[in-house]
Amino acid sequence: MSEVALVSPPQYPPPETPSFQPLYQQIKGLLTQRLETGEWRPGQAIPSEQDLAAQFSVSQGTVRKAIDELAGENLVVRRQGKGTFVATHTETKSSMFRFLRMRRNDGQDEYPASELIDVKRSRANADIGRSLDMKAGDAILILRRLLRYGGEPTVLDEITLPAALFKGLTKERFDAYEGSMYGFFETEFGVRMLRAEEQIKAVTADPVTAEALRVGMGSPLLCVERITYTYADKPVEFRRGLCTTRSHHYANTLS
Amino acid sequence: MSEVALVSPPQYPPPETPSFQPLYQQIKGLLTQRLETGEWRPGQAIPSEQDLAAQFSVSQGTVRKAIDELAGENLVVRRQGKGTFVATHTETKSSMFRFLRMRRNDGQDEYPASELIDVKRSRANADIGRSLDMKAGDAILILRRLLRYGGEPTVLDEITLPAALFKGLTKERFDAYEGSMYGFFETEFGVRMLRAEEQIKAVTADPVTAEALRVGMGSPLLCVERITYTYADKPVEFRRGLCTTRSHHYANTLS
DNA sequence: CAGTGGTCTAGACCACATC
DNA sequence: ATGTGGTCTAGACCACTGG
Repeated sequence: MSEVALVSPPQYPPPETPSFQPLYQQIKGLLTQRLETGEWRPGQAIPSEQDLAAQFSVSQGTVRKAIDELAGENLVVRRQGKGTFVATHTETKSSMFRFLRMRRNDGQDEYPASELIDVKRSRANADIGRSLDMKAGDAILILRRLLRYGGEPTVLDEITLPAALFKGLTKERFDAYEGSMYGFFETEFGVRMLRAEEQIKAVTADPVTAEALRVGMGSPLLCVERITYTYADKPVEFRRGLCTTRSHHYANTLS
Repeated sequence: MSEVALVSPPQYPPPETPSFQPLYQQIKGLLTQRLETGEWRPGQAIPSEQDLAAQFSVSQGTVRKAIDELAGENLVVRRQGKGTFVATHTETKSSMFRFLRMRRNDGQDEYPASELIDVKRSRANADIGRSLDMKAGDAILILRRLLRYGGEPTVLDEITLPAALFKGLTKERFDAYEGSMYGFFETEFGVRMLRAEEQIKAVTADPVTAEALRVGMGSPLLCVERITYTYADKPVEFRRGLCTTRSHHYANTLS
């Protein structure tokens, strides 16, 4: 089963391939495909390296290298002695910090409380269309959310989603869910957030935001715009966060 | 030569090691040590994998894995067919973006012009001492610098360095150097910047900064504080940049 | 051409988790 | 005891670079 024609199964790479691609890259592509189609679901174990090697008729080392890259891209998680598992947003709390960069100024870790304010339906304008790879006029959802750190309102998010991918999303359904927002998206709608690009600017607080974050009007805020991508670099979320840096900051590591 | 006692040279890992460390990690440590001591200088080729394997009496695959990690940490650069080279800040212009996150809003790449305003000598206060792992009262250098993008003044940096590591740094000497600031530090003082932690806040422009960046007083600015580390996670630079986001932004990728 | 890093194999054994 | 990922070896051949 799972017969897939590799470029040249038991042999080394093909003799005269126009565009040469290493075997392990091909394997990686096939594995990614299975992840994408949901053949293996988040949190589940994928077959062992030995199994996969047999399926693809390659050595274990080749499968290993493919999985190494997937693990490096956070698509799967290796656990010695147990197996390799499809990554998920619903696991450890500590993995939340992967997409959450606001930290306390004193360096302490702190998990914010999330309050969904409302969910609105609307239609994409040209800008949103460009960001989310949709046509202007396509249906979208707009979520507004407040993050509180130790009770202090700190981040006001406006989250724009393509309605087609999140049918049936309501405030009630979100409130009933336990866990992070990306966990919610993953388990309820099968949309897995894999990577994001952020652009940060400094702005001044407008009256509405100032009140929500309890800062003076005109106070300086971080404006963090994020586009989040799922498989095949498909954009599926546009988010604009306004953040007060009264007692928190945006943390980043350059390496 | 280069006889180093590995935990158990030709054999597999030691039988009953209290704290087990893979062979390739030990190799990696030895290689890092040579990089740190300057035995191999930036831009130079290190010995081939075969050579190193022979030196350490391990297989090429083990050396390879060690070097893979060093390459992943940007300590070293592999070039197929040529060799493996000690990483340097003086090479390609494109590698500059590794430590430079301000981008144009339209997405175009643009290299800023750097103007060193002045160099002052001073003594560390308690805060700086903590950041740079020095005692309060130790000698420091403070550089002020302006970055212009397409002529527009955009970033005003204040850079604090331990004077002991940068003896003889003057404005004249910097102005005479062609290339990036980290290239200057590397070639002139042998200090290699490897990793940095940044904290970003939103602030309002004070009069002096407002004039330098040609923005209105009280305009919102990004305040980017950076601590930069060299080998062994030793902090060697503290930097505070004030950035206008009039036509640029701070770019970041989450993955 | 020779030398370098890059890929692949086959097989061995270790460390960890589970039953 | 078994099965998983993790490490290590030895050897082969490919792809790229430069003389």
